[in-house]
Amino acid sequence: MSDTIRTPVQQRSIDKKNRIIQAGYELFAAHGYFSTNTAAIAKRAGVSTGIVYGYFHDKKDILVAVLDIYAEHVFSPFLALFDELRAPIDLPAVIDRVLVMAEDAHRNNAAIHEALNSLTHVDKDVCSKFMALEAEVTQHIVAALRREGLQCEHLTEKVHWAFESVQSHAHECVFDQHAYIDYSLMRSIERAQLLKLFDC
Amino acid sequence: MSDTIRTPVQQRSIDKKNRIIQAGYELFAAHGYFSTNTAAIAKRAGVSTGIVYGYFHDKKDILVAVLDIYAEHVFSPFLALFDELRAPIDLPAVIDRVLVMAEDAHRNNAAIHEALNSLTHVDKDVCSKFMALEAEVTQHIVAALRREGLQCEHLTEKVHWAFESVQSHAHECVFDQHAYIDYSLMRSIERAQLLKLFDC
Amino acid sequence: MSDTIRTPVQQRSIDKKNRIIQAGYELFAAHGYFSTNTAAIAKRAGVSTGIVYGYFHDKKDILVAVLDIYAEHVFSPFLALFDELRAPIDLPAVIDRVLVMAEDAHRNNAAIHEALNSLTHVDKDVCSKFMALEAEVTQHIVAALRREGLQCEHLTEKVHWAFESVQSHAHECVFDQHAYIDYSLMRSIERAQLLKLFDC
Amino acid sequence: MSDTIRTPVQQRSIDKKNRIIQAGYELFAAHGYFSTNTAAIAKRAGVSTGIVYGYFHDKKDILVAVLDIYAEHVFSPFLALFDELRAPIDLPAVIDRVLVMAEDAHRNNAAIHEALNSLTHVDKDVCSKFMALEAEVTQHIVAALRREGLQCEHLTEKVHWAFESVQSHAHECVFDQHAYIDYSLMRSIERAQLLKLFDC
DNA sequence: GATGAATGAGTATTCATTCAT
DNA sequence: TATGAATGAATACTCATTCAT
Repeated sequence: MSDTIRTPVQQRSIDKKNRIIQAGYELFAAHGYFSTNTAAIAKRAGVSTGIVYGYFHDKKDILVAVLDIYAEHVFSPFLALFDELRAPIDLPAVIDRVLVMAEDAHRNNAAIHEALNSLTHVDKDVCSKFMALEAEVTQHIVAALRREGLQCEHLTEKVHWAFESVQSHAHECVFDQHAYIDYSLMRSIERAQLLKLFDC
Repeated sequence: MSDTIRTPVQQRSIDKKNRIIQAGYELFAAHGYFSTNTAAIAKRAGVSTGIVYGYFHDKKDILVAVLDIYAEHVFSPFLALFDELRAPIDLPAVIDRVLVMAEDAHRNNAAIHEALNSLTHVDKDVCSKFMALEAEVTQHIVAALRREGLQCEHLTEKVHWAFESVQSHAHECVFDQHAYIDYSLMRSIERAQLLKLFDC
Repeated sequence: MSDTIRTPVQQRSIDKKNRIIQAGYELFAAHGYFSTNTAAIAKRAGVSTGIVYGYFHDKKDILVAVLDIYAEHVFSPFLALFDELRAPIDLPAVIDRVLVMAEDAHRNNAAIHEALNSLTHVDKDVCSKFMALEAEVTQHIVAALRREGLQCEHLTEKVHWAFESVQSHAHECVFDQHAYIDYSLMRSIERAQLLKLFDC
Repeated sequence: MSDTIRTPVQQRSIDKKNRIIQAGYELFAAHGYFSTNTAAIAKRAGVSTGIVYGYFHDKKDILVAVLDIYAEHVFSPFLALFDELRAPIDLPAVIDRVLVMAEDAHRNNAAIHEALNSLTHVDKDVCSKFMALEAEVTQHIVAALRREGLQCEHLTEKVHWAFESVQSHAHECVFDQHAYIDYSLMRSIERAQLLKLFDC
């Protein structure tokens, strides 16, 4: 089956493969994985249905590629932020940056996030990829904080908790928009909670 | 289309409808909405494929009914807990109860939660139902706390934040199980954060 | 359509065409005509998919070329045998030679024989090619026997019958291998029957 | 439940299944297995494409059913003939009957025979079914001949050889029709050879 | 000539929904 | 009401053939 999957080296092919991934990204985000068909992906990418299978093993393989892009978009800014972190750590500033970045990431990627996350329980590959991403980010951040001399008990668990909290909060702010909630207050609460958490 | 949908009044019919919902519940939880077909639901419910359309408008209508059940299972224990709450409020005890209940609820309903949640972005009905549930729970809890005399600024936002945090935490504990995380530590962190939040 | 089909004259091109035919031969034998695709043939031949259509009109054209090779492999040894035949004819010896050759031919070519034979009823070209081959062999043998003075009534029909019988027998011995059959006995029976046939 | 209501429904279904098999039979015979698509089978059977998969697991499953019908058509007359055989055996008469029956069977079933036989080397199920049929017929005939007192060395091998010979001969007479062959002579030759074989 | 990426019609199979009984 | 056979549109994937380079 996968004998003929091309790993494109020419720019034209790389572009084409990327257009397919981008098309998949947009359509999965808009309608979900199951409600998007390969013909629609091909059409939006401006390629024939056949060539999709020249670049991808099957439909799920497109999903995995989309997932990689998604991970790049969403997580790499955080990794970069912590790579550049230098002691002395200005915790309130870092938290503010993180919260803004998280909301931005969600705003730009929330739809695809849900589309992908929904497959976590249906597909093992997607599940383990998501788990691996969470692990990578948590451990990357923990390492950066330690490197810059943060002394804090249970740092891994705290970072992990913070990470989940930030994600959940960003999702809520971007998405849910309950009328009875004052979202600027919500943001202060989140900020305060994170500060308390790392007040080691 | 839905002209002929019955609202069953006889016990036999009510049972049959409930068996269909239950079958949908189990199968959606196990394989997701899109990977479950109506024939399988009918079979598991012990009814014919045709009669499913006597009780439900279409497949999504079963989903909506499942969602109602889910809400009942997951949220009503919380509502009951806060209905029975009496001053003076023993906050640490309440938080402990809530955390245990949340994890239990997730353990028993996590699969269906994900299956349903994944449709939030695909289906408007599911989305608004989820929103309405969150609103109901938050406001119910806020009312209970106020009734019993809790003085706390921004109570609605705090409860909402807490609710999201508890959900996210429970999901994490039940589902993700990263090897590098000590989950009993995670639980203490969650508890501590909630205590700090309501230390008004 | 076939305007651009090349009849290669350069050695390199002849080699390339032959490699394609050989690849077709092997793959048709292994998986049958319909389960072999042109990309696989090209790959095995070590050429590009496109150039296949420089040497062959279409996929079936490869089949026809394979058929020619097959005929060469299977029938020419018999033709050679009878070309070299000289009076006085040692019938038992000839029959023994023929049976051994037929089984060898089948052993080496049985798969392709079946693959090709199966197309007899689907494709007119294949059908008539097979018919022509049978005719050629029968008439060649008849001519050789007559030339060397064999006096025998209905020689053409007898040779034709013998030819079919030998083919069918060889196929059986090579292929079917029923557990309840003693194949060395089968060979004696075949030999005896042929001897009786030509005991003119 | 109530047999009187269900029985006609079942009959209707049996008819429908048979129509699908018959359609498969005709189309496989006309165009071969690979050149026949399921839509065409459904159309010829006068049913929808979907219901085909209500009666058959997949396309190959239709083939297997067709094979069963074919076996019934082709082989059962021979089995019946030998079941009714009574001593003293009139060998020439039996051989004449067999030859006529074989040609009839081929005339009526030759196309499907080839279509099926061609899959022998592509599909294991078809292969073993064909082998089993040959075994059954050979052993059935051997048993009948022994039962009626035929004394003959190597009877199994002889019957098997005869069976192959008759098949091959019938195929030739019905199908190949070479201009240079006098087919009534061919028939006499076949008859004579069989008589010599069983002249024990 | 040669390449191999690209095409797009074609195929087996599924499944929400309907309907004759 | 209830059945489950029947429908047919929809879908993922293939492959003979073409064509830009």
